[in-house]
Amino acid sequence: MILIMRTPYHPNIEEITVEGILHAFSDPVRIEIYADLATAECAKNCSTFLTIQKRVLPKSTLSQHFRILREAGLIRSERKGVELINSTRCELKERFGPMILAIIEAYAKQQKDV
Amino acid sequence: MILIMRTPYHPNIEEITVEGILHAFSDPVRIEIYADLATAECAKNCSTFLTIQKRVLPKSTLSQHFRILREAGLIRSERKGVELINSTRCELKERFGPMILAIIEAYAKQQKDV
DNA sequence: TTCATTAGTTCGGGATATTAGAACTAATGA
DNA sequence: TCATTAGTTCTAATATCCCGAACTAATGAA
Repeated sequence: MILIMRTPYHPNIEEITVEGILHAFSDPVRIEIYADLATAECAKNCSTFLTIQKRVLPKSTLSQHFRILREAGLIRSERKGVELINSTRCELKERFGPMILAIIEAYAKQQKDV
Repeated sequence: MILIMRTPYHPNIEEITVEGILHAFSDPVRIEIYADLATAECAKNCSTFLTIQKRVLPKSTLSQHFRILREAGLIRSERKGVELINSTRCELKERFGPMILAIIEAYAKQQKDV
């Protein structure tokens, strides 16, 4: 059996939808990853998030989470050597900035309360 | 075979989560219903939404959509005779107001552009 | 007091999505 | 060349979504 590894797909800005973004954010692991990337000083590879919210994730699962964030248009993933370097897509700011900010803020507040 | 119809379940405010809300909003039908209820003068029954976005929904499907909105804590459904009267839960304003507003706004803008 | 009507729910199945282990790719560096 | 590392793909099990059919529960008319 031969596997082919395609280069990660990134949608154009016009293809990005509110529903798509909300679906991507409907999983706490994915909000967490996005919030971390959004506030981080620099881009991060996937393995940074193998342990998230005190839970160890299988890397196949983590890979899917990154794919969903990427295909929703929320993050950009660039291969750098053997790693994938992920960052938030700042082109989103114009169309979705306020919504994304409000979501991250509400989630952060919730996590503090818990 | 006997079906039992339970009275609709509404979570307490403390039980409501950001992820839950975002999952509920990850379907355009549900955003549409919520946005309509939020801007409406008065509460509305479910059947009001049998045709939504130029598409006719089976009522079993619509019933599920309402259940998901309700269990996410976004709406309140009260039986009035044979109908279910639905309205948004304004207790949410304090904790989730800005987020919900930003989502509805982003979605409205998207629909205008299309 | 039936009985038809109306509004919505539940059930059940097929389709679709999510999860995670195992096997893999692709890049690197010794 | 080959081991290592980072991530992907495959696959099968599980969960979730969708919708037609059968149902409940309330009402109002005969």
